[in-house]
Formats: sequence, structure tokens, C-alpha cells
Amino acid sequence: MVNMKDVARAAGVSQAAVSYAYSQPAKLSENQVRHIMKTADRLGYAGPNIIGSSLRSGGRTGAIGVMLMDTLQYAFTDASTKSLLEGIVRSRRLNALALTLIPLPHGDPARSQDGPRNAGAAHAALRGLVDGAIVHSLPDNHPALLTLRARNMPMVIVDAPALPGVPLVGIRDREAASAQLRHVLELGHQRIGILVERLRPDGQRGRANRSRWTNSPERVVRERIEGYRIAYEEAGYHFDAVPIIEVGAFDPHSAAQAATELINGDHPTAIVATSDAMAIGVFEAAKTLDLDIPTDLSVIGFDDAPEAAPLGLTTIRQPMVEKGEHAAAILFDLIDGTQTSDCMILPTELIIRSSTAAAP
Amino acid sequence: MVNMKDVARAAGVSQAAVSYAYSQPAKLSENQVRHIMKTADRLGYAGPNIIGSSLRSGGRTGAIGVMLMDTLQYAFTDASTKSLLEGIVRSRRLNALALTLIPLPHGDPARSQDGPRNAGAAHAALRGLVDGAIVHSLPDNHPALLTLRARNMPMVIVDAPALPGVPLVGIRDREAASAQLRHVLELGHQRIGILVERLRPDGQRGRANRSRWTNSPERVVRERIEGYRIAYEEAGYHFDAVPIIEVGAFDPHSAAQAATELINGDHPTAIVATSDAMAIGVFEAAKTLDLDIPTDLSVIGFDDAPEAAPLGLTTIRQPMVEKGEHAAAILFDLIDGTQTSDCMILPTELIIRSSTAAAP
DNA sequence: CTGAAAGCGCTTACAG
DNA sequence: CTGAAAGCGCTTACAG
Repeated sequence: MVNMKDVARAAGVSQAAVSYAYSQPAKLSENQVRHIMKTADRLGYAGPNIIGSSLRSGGRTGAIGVMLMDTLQYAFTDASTKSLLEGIVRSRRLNALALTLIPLPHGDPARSQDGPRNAGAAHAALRGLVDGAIVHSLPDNHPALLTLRARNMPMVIVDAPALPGVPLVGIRDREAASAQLRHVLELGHQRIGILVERLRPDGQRGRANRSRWTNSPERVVRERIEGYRIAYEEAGYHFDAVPIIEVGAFDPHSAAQAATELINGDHPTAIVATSDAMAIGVFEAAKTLDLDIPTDLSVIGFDDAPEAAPLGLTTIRQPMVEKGEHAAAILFDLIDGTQTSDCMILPTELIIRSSTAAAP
Repeated sequence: MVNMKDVARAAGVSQAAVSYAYSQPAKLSENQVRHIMKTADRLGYAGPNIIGSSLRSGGRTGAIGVMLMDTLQYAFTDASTKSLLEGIVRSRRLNALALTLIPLPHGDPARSQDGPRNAGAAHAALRGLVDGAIVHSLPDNHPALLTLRARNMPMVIVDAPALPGVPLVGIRDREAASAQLRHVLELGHQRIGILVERLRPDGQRGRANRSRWTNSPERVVRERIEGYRIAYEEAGYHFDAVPIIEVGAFDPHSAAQAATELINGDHPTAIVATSDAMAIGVFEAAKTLDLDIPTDLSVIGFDDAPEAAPLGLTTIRQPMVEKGEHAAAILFDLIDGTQTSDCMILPTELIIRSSTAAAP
């Protein structure tokens, strides 16, 4: 492949002159620049190799990373992740940059053979390929976070984990979850079941005991359940009696299986889910079990994903698109050194539709 | 930031030993590797910088690029592009790599001040940041293609342009378009209007004359219109009388404006659109003009996007997700040198729903 | 206004 | 089994 030296030789100038022609053309005469560019064109030189220039100047690669839990395939089916990406790409800055999507499919860092640091470091993209990163919903102490830290990579975390000194874009998960549970309590429900995606990235399913959620490395779910506990105990009940069912996955179909177990085992009159995807699984289970929503069973979700409104799903709206927009804005501030940006906590809202009704 | 030299010094070994510890640990004694890794961990070394290693070894960056026409914001709203990305990320290989989305928002290369080559080369991501690229729907001779070529970058083109020696994943656009037009001809329509996104990236709107489409740099639309011409003339009509309206954008709302002009000016009984997004714009226009579809106006789209079925839109289905899957598979073959992959032409299918009916 | 030289972080053929 | 050395493609302070 033709490089800068070739162009310099062919143009009869120094390599430095060619470099200046691209990066600081004002330093050269117009004629010189024109001559160099013409030569470059003739040789099929595609411009300074970003790898070489980035290495030399410690400079920018021109790409922003988004670290996503699980595979990219999951990211492109999950409504929340899609909304987050939609928000991120609203940044006009990105039109001149590239967006690098980085999957972190190794859910459980403990399973890695290489020790905590290398598990994250193994991923090429974490090793200098991007100028900054938006991290979405990783478990506490995920090795990728250590890697980013070690590299002094400008970063913003969306939702989880909360890391001292790193800007967080999120919501008040505990309060929002309390509001979610309070809605069904106010409708008179007492036999309530809770459906969560996962408390640990170990694929475990089924009923979770207390220490499993109090020690969960997933900040969002941990805080949400704490919110449920507070609201439930404020109503005068014992939270330990409330079944918390772990789906072990993020898709509605897996949720439907877990919901079926929950319904058959505990006969709840209301199910509170930590995402709309989980709640949609409850619809599927109810259909199979021939239960009517909301007559026989109330369901409330979380997110207000695009699928929620058509289904009439009562839910807590959280502004995912705005999260993406804010995360991108803060990241660019960090990269520019414009300011040391703080955390950004966005509002949530209870959206009452037709999937919740008074207890039978 | 701590680098390999620091680790070597702290561990009391040569820099080469550290490099081997990461890339070819079998070359070292187990104890040596353990000692080096422990030292790296202690210093917070995040592993070999990808920029340094890539420069030295001419090796992989660990990222695959997708070059997208227009902004990323557009890419994340357009149903076809989303489906394409969905297909691409089905590749299991991507779980260990990163996917770099590269927007090419400068629609019209002719407008660039820097000459054809530099317009493309200006984009950092084109200059060595990715190991290979999937290119989607660029106009003929887009400078980004020259840049990729000049770099010998493994590449696959989806839909357009067709470039000698570069694998193309696409459909038989001409034949599919003929089938699309034939459907409305067979329903007895003669006053037909054609709605296309754009024939050139110059933002022009309204009625297009013959040379504008015969010389269009957009391969797909050019071939589609040629397909319309063939079907129309086979039916014994003069194609020059058929209005071809250019929307100048890709969104349904812009299409609705163009459709309104088309309906008011030519009073067609059927509108043939080059995408479902355009066809959805016709629904919007019809509603405003108080026309019933299909009683007063038949509409046929192209793509079979997710929105088509709920609307009852008759359309030509093209397998966008599969295009993405094939493009990724071919690209990885190219990168691996496994084989020189050929073009891949996928089937299309007429899907008759309720938006087309016999001519009034 | 231009050119020679140092060095960014790394890998690998080669000598020991 | 280990280490010294060259060089990947580039940028920039410095001397002319």
C-alpha cells in the first residue's frame, strides 16, 4: 500500500511536507499543497493512515465506542438499547465521526479464565480504538470498566454501574420502582409477584432468595427491588413473602415461562416487571393460561417501550432516547475537556393504561 | 498511561517478553507469563495498545465497518437499514469484534471542495480503523469507495453501486421493479405515477426528465425505473408519459408532499413507489386529500418493511436481513482469505395486500 | 517556507 | 528460553 513516504518521493518533497499538506496546509504554499495532493491522487494515496497518526500524536481515532452488555444481536432486538442508540446518534458531532458498537457477551466475569483484567483487555476495541466510550448497563466491577479506567478513557455510564468519578446518566431507580409497586397496591392488590431479568449474569432462573438480590451486582435491578421493598413495607406488609422470580434472560418468551411458574405457584393478582419485555412475557403466559388481563391479572412494566402502548401496558416511562442524547453530550464534553460533567438524573412517569385494574 | 516498556522494567524482563506474554504465551515459561501478568495487573496495564500493535504488524484492529449513506440518525430510523444491520449482527464472529458504523452524510461528492479522493479520505474511519467494510447503497463513484479501494480494504457492497471485482449482495432490481409495475397494470391501471426517493444526491424535488434517471448515479433506482419502463412498454404504452416524481428525501412525510403534487397534477389511479417509506407517504397524502386506498388510488411499495403488513400495503418483499447476513459472511471470507467470494443475488416476492385494487 | 530527525507503542526475525 | 534491534506510518519541534 502506498504510504506518505512514497508520495513524498514522487512529489520530490519531504515526508513532512506531505504530512503538512494534509494536516496543516496553511503552513505550505498553495502551489506546494496542490502539487502534493495531485501526486497523492495519482498514486492512489488514500490520506494519512489513522493508525500511524494516532500512534504518533496520541491523537484521536475519530470513533466513539458504545459498550453493550451481551451480543450485538441482542442489542438490535432490545427496545431499550435501540432507543438508547437512537438518542446517541442524534448528536450532530457523530456525523463526522464513527460509532463503534462493542459487544461484551461474556456476562459473568467470574467465569473468565484470564483473570479479571485480561477478560476485559482481551477485547481489541477496548485497547485504544475509540476516543471515548458510553457504557450501558454493565454489572458492578465488570473488567471492561477496569480496562477503560486504566486507559484513562473518557467515559460515561448509562444506568449501571455507578462508579465514583464517572458521570452517570440514569433515573431514580429506587423511587421509580416504589411508584410502580404503589400503583398496584393502590388498586388493592396484595398477592403480588415480581419478575426480574436477572440478578446475576450466571443464567440462574426461578425464585430468588433475599441475599441474591441484596448482593446483586446489577445496580439497576438491585435498586428497583429495594424500591419495591420500601413501598411494600410502607403499606404494612412483609416483603419477604413476595416472590421474586428471575427470568435469566431478557426476552419476552423466556419471561413467559417464568411468569407461568410464578402464576401457577403463587397465584398473584398482580405482576410487577422490571421491563416491558418481561411484562410482555406475562401477556404471553396469561394467554396460554387463559387468564384475562386485567380482569384476572394486573401487569405493570417498566420503560414504556414502543411495544407498550399498542398492548395497553401500564408502565413506568423512562426517557431512553434522552439518556442517549445526554450521554453523548457529556462524553463529547469530556473528550473536549470543555468541562467536568456531572451525573444526569432524568425524570420517570407512571403511564396508566389498560393492563392494571382493581384486585379481583 | 502505562505502556509495555513500563511493565517490562517493573517485571525485570525485556519488552519483547511482555509482548510474547500477551500474544504468544506458549513461547515463555508459565512462571514467566504469570510473573509478567501479575506485574501488568499491579501497574494497571490494560494490555497491548491496539494502535501500536496494528501499526507494527499491519494486523487487525478488531473492528468491521459499515459505511452508511447519510447520517447515523437516518440509519436508525430507516427500516431497511435497521434490517440490514440486524442481519449483519447475526454473525457470531462479531461477538468478539466491534462493529463500526460510519456515516457518509456528504451526499453529493461533486459538492466537495477537496477533490474526489480527499472527500472520502477526510473521514478518519476510512483510514485504517477497520479490518473490512460493508458498504450500503452509495452512489456510483462515491469517493469513499475510491478510498477503500486504495487501501485494499476487504469490502462487500450491498445494493449499490456495482463495482467490478467487488462482491455485491443484492436483488434483481430491474426484474423486481417490472413485477411491481406489472401488478398494477394487470389490475387495469393505466394512469400510473412513480414515486422515487432520489435520482441524485442534490436534493432536487419534483418531476424528473428522462436524462435525469437514465444518468442517475444511484444504481438501484436507475435499474428500477428501467424495469418500470420495460414492463410499461411491453404493455404497449409510451413510458415517457409516465410521471416520475423525485421526493428528494427518504422519509414518509417528504414523500407525502411529493405524492400530493403527483396526485393533484396527474390524477393517477395507481402510484408505484420505490420503497415502503415512500408508499407510506402516499397513505398520508391520500388521507389529507380524502382519497380512499385502494378504491380511489392503488399504492404499491417496495421492501416489505415491518410497517407494511399492519398497513395492508401491497409490496415487493426483499430480504434485507438476509442481505446483512450474507454480506457479513462474505466479508469475513474475504478477510480470512478463505475464498474469493462472488456476488449474491437474493430472491424477491410480490406480496399482495389491500392497498391495490382494480382500476376505477 | 522546507527538511532531517526523533519517537509514539508495539511485534518479530534474529542472535545468543 | 530470552533480549537487543529494526521498523510499521505518521507528526512536530527544531534547525536552516
